[in-house]
Amino acid sequence: MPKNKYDSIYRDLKTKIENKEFAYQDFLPSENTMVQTYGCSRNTIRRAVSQLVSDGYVQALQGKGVRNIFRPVEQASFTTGGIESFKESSLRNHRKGRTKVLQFMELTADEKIAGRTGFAAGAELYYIQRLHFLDEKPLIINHNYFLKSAVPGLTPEIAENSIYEYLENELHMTIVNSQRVMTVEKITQIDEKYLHINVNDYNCMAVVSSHTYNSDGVMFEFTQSRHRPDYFRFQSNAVRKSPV
Amino acid sequence: MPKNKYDSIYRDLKTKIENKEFAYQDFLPSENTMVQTYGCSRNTIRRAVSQLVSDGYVQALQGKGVRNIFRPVEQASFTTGGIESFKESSLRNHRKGRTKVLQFMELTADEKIAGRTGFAAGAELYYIQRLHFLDEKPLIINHNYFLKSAVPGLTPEIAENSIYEYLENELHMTIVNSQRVMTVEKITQIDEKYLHINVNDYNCMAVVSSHTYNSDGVMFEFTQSRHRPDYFRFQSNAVRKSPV
DNA sequence: GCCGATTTGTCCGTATGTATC
DNA sequence: CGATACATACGGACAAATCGG
Repeated sequence: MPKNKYDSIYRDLKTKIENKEFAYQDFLPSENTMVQTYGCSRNTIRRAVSQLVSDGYVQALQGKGVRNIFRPVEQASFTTGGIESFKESSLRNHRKGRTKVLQFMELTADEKIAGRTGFAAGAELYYIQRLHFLDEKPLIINHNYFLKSAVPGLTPEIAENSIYEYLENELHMTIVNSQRVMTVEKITQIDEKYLHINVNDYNCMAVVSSHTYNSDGVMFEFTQSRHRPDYFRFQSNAVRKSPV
Repeated sequence: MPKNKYDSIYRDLKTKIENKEFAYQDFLPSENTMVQTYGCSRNTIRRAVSQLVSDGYVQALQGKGVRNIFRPVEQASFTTGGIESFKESSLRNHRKGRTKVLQFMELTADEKIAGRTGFAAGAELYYIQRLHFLDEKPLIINHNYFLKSAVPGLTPEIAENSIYEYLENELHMTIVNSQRVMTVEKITQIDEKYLHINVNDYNCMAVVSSHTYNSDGVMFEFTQSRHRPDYFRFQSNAVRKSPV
């Protein structure tokens, strides 16, 4: 649902590009003509276009125009730049997702956990271990730590469906941003067991660690997401800035 | 060198945050007061702040303010969101970088290379294999393919120093954007040999594949960057958008 | 090489909407 | 309810880059 003007223009241009209404390497209509066609101000056009730039769909060139450089993606990407739950990712890729809760417990952060997660020592936490299947194939093991004071009332049932759905729809929490680090780490016995990986094939995992904040400024979640290496794929677009 | 107003304000706020002039969880001055202190329009302030938001330094909350959630980074990150050469990364992290050219050859793309790199079959290319050391430790092997027509006159000497320096300063090319895919792949004998990795420790590599465009809209570079898994680290910040 | 038209980039001021307190 | 804060949108001005004549 495009709530805003710039967002609806952005989506319109995006689908037009995806549907090849602009040829590869062609220029989009100039800002001034788009002002006419969309009936809005130039700023609004510019905002929509700048989103396409950061998506890597187009390049904006001063004095020339906005060039379409979109190439249809070769493959569905499971991990993307945004914040989304496993359930949302599955839906976006039109795949069947399922989640199995391996562990669900409450614990108090000791020094070791505090150091690893970023929560204060002594904080009351939920610790949840979940296995995510895509089309019945086990792909990801998640180790979630949730701050109990910010996320009360979690249950294994909720964890099996969607924790984010619970946070947003039941607790009315607003999730704002998530700081992530991607690394490659050695496989553990847990990974091996649940993801059915042969160590002779792969003895590492793709690991995404994230600290997530809500609108109260509370870092309410630390998650370590361990992905089967042969199914992990992360896409991004980068823009060149003049070196500092 | 801050050329623009919004950029200089952005940098000023950023260093102030990094130097803890705003406490963690504190709100920055409101937009209207910053309009006074910086002597500019509200739009310019908003532009600077929105950069801080996408950096994950602050969260902007309607009706409340802009909250500082910056935590000093635990560790230097080698791979970041932007486009930068190995030489630039080394400098930014205050480390000593060195590059050794393992292979330098010209070739014509056959179907297999075309499929892998995205260049057209028959295209004339440079193929360069380079080993990157950080503080004399071999960390990365790069396989570069450059389009000869867009990047004429490459030499092993240039490849040993910095190809991007040559492109930008000598050829006056403008590098615009780069589309990247991160994956985990099995180690090869080349990796093993040059990076001194014991397969019993790690039999995978972190691989970053990138297609890079210049301001002519030409995809002039395909690079596969293979990183030692134990030294690879990629940071990013994500913002929650309402699920579609 | 210069000039003028076109196009994107920066910046300003203002008005209105919406969320918070 | 009112004051304050950020969000969206408009219109205008000038700068900077590109391109054709």
